[in-house]
Amino acid sequence: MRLFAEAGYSAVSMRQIAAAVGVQAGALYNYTPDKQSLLFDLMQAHMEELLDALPRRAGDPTADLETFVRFHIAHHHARPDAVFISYMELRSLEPANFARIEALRKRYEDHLEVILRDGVAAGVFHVEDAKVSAMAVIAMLTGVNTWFRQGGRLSLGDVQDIYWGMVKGAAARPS
Amino acid sequence: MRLFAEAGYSAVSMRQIAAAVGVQAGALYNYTPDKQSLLFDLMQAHMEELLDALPRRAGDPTADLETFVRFHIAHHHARPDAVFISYMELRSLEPANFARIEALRKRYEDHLEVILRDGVAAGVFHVEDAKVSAMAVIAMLTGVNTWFRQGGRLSLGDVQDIYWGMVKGAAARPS
DNA sequence: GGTTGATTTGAACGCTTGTTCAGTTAACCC
DNA sequence: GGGTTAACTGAACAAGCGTTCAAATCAACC
Repeated sequence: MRLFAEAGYSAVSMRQIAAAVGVQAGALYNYTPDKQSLLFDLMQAHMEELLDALPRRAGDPTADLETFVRFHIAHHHARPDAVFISYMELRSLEPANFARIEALRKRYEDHLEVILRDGVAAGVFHVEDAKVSAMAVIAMLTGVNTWFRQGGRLSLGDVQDIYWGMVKGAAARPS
Repeated sequence: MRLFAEAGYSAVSMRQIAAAVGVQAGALYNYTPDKQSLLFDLMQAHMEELLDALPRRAGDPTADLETFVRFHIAHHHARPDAVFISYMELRSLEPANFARIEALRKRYEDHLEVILRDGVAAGVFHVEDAKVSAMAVIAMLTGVNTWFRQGGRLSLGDVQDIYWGMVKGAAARPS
């Protein structure tokens, strides 16, 4: 996972992977049928862990949205390599594997879309298009991983506060 | 550019590039010293074109922010391959080349940061941290490229309207 | 029509790629 | 302590990699 994240799937050789775990290249094939499965298994495990960890909706759209924002930032921050691979190496997947990962990703996006829809129905949110807004919010939150590093000016909690403030404003009825 | 965007820098061979332009691999070396320069030149050209095309600030923070949002979406939508490469292949750059591209990117981020700062100073925006908010907005806007395709349910103008609405709300003083 | 200079070819270089497999090693059970 | 099984090595395979370069081809000019 670390090697794929650092150099990209196709730039990493089976010999490099083997050396990183202290065996010869041939030994890897006792654990994986081929290199592609290595990538797919990493991505599938990441997406399933993400869906498993996703907090259940409680019913109050504002609280659910805040929970989602804070969860997404914290969960992604804790797994930078897996997140990076899952966004960058989609094109390295064979079509059948790509479709399976995309299906998992869609379930995640749908979760947020439902929260937004519920909020619109309840009159507490105003978004013109729940699907588009879900994509926008997820892109914004995932972007945290590109710049945030612990130990700097801001704590993870600070970042969660800032982003929740922005998402709340973006979803609010315009004043 | 198309090949790099589709398969990734290290997955594309000089022979594939040569075939795509109708020559043998050796002929490419009359135009580029090596493969790395091919990537760097693409990314540098993209970033410089982006900075050149960036609309000047007029002075009114709200209008400047709206201009930026609409510009970013339209400009990036028109160059999906260059955008994709410039975000995905940073790790394929040698350190010296990476630093030069990052410097250009920072100038772009600074442009938005100044708009936000001006708005806060003028009392029309309320963002807790202009730098973080700039990163958040750019990530959100760039995300459009991952899902929007012309000819679907929404026009580019629709998308610009939706995103401007969200950015406006995210930057607004909470009501 | 012959000369010049730029382009391109096609082969070659040494090296790396993913994957296979016969043979060796190590660990465990009865 | 002998037998079984799982794990690993190290070499080999055919193919492809980025890059170089002498030779062939092309285009333009006097």
